[in-house]
Amino acid sequence: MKVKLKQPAQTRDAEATKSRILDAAEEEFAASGLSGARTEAIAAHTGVTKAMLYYYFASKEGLYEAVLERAFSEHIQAALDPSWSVGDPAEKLELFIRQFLARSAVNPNIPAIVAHEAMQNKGKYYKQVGVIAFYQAMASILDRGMNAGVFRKVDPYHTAVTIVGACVFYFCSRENIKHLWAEKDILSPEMVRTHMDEAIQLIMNGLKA
Amino acid sequence: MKVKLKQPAQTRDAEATKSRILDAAEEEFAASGLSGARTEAIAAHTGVTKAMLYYYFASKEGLYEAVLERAFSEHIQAALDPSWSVGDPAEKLELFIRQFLARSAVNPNIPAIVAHEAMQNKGKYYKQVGVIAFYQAMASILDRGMNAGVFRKVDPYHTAVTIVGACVFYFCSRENIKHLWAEKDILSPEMVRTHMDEAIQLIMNGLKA
DNA sequence: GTCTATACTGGGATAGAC
DNA sequence: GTCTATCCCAGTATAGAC
Repeated sequence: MKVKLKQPAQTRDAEATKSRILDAAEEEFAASGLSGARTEAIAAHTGVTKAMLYYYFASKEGLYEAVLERAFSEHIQAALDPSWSVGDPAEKLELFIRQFLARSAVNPNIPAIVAHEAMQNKGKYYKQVGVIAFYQAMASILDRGMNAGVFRKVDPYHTAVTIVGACVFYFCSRENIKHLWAEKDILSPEMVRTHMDEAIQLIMNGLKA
Repeated sequence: MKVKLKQPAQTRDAEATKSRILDAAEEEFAASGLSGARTEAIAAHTGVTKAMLYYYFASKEGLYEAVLERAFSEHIQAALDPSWSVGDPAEKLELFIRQFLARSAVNPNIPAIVAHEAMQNKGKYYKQVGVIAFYQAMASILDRGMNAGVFRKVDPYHTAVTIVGACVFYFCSRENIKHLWAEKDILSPEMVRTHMDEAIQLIMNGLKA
């Protein structure tokens, strides 16, 4: 029989909808973490109903994992680039950090999600996505620099963690520290550039042999 | 008439109970922030009923504010000490940072609460407690150091924020980064000492003129 | 001051129409 | 693929006994 063959053919684009849901979810998870996030808010901000979230991602956790995977992929890709293990260590480290800062500035939701993941979920979902590779890449550049004599003697992993903190704290705590600059917007290009320059100078200067 | 005059006189110590509630609440708010925290969990961990929480603190928000006030008071006291504005700037800055790190190590819940406060509540409650004084104290030591020629030219507020990030990120993200040290406990005395030393060296070296 | 019991609400998840 | 309607649990808050 197949009587009903009506083709809707309007704005029914599955991939586009999924992507918009992920955008809204990323924002919400960055603000509240997994347990604090409200599916209602994600749906409303996307312009779809809650039912759609479950249609595409099965559960709140499923949506969360999808957000994490998408958010971290760029950082992980960058860390896995084999070119970090060749060339001048100081130059490479500065580039590594500068690119990391640039990505963080473009999407400050990512450091926030990472922070929530640590504090709320004790790194449960974080471990699955191979973010440890990021620290390993940095630590190995530090190792090369020490062997080459351009960096002073440091503990590579501790220093890598400290460097990441120096970079991302500005973005994560922006709503607390915004009162330090009454007139300026923390995420404005000038302010971000200042943060990047100050952070990189402190770090690179601090590592000098 | 006043028939019932029986005196309970057992373990009814209001101040002690309040203090124990604050301890449990601090832990819970550090893990989940204001909205994510469960009053049930706080009550259970304290060993009292939920009703007691409302008896002493009127509301979840009231309890949260009490926790914030108690948690920040030490940091603020330290920042307001007038002695920071005299003496060798490099020496004083190192002491300032070292004491800050020591307090953060003793109670890593505080940086976690601050982070949640920024990301979840956009600094709403944070502003009320005068934590800006903390950054001002640090920035003014940096200023003195630049004028004295012992520090290179930096933006004092940006640098203060970067320094705080370098110090606290280790504690806030400890559940994420613990996989970098399979054998060691992040909060063990040796590990904390290493973090403190590495962070301070990076910062002080990074500021040298 | 401390408890038990419960009213009330918000939000995760699902069923089923279209 | 998208919607409406609803179920139901978890969680805040309160009433009232002792």
